[in-house]
Amino acid sequence: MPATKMKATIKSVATDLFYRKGYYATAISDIARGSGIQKASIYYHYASKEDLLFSILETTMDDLTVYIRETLEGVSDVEERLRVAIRGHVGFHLTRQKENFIANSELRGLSSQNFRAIVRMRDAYERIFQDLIRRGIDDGAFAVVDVKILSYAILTLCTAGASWFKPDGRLNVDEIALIYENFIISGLKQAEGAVLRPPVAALSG
Amino acid sequence: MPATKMKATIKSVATDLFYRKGYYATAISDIARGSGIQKASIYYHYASKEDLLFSILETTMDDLTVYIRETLEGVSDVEERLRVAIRGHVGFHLTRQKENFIANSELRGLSSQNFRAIVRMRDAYERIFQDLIRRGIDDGAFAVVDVKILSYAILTLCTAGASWFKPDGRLNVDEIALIYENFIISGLKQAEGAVLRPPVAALSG
DNA sequence: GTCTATACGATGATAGAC
DNA sequence: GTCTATCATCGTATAGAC
Repeated sequence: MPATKMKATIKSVATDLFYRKGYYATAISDIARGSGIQKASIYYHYASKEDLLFSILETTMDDLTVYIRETLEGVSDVEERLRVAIRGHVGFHLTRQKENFIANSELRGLSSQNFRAIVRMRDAYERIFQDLIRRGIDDGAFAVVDVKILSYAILTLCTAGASWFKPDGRLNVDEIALIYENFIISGLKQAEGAVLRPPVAALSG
Repeated sequence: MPATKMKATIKSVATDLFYRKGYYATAISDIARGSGIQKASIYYHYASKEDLLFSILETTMDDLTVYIRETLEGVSDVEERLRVAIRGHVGFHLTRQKENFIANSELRGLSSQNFRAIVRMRDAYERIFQDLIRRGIDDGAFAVVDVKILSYAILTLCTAGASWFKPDGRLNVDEIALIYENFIISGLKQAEGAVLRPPVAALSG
């Protein structure tokens, strides 16, 4: 088999196993078995197990960022831009569920240098959403909200779908995206103003 | 040292290490070192590493459920009940950050029986929020939304705080809770209605 | 209750033949 | 490119002394 094809097979098998069993619980021998080769042969294609994980995460983040930028092209209305971005984010995460689940749960498997590289990409991606929200606030489309906190909240909420979504479940990707979209846009318009109130009760621990 | 005290020390050290390094990356010897004993001595207090993880998760879920139920006592208005529950959820998660982070990232470390036990507790907890939302819809306080999807979204969004919150950061627990609370309640009232639109573009992968 | 010593298995990775 | 064989290490857990 040509190197490029086997390399892709290994990556695909690893993605599936990392998703189903987790990075640490997956042994190189498992990936080899799934790929139909011996474990030593894996190292001809990838330098290490971590290298394989990094490759998956890097590709995912790259594709996600490119996809969202494409999605936004030609859309000018501030609110519609955020709606489009949410749709894109949800669509990408639910369609490429395994990779995205890994990207959100297995960063721990990376050494500090690789970790920083992925976090840098993630930060840049988050900034796209933060800019969209800020623009919406400046234009008066949204209420004056905390951009950082709510951008994390919004992305997390949409991403979470990747952990429970089932392609043949009750709702399809578009339906789920629409539910999120309306919830988020309404939340950002803040029909409900802030309410002053006493602090929560003290907690042990 | 009396058994109960050392047992608590071990649990506390393990919580800290599982939070900082992850369950798989933490060795029994690490926990022993942090507790000031030899690794073999750990097994006098806990049957296995998984037993220790399970103990942390069980206590956390128990305390969380009890806390939320207490928080809701005596509150009758539907909207205020959900607001109170959100405040409680956020407060608990940001105050007992480490345990909650583990509870949301290390379920993989459990064998199927223990896994099911924790998931059962989590499901029961989620049902509290689902009932609150459903009540709000029935009473006309909230729009007719998808309860399951949005309950997951709401809990995930609030829980996420446990992964980035810093006690001495820009905002304190109450401020963050209020931001979430207003965002969520506004989202559930849905000033913005559903918008029909074409499906998202096809995705590769 | 805690210690030392050790059994035992698994895993990531390498060496070198084909 | 893939194989067989093997290394080196580490981690959980147990045995038995104190």
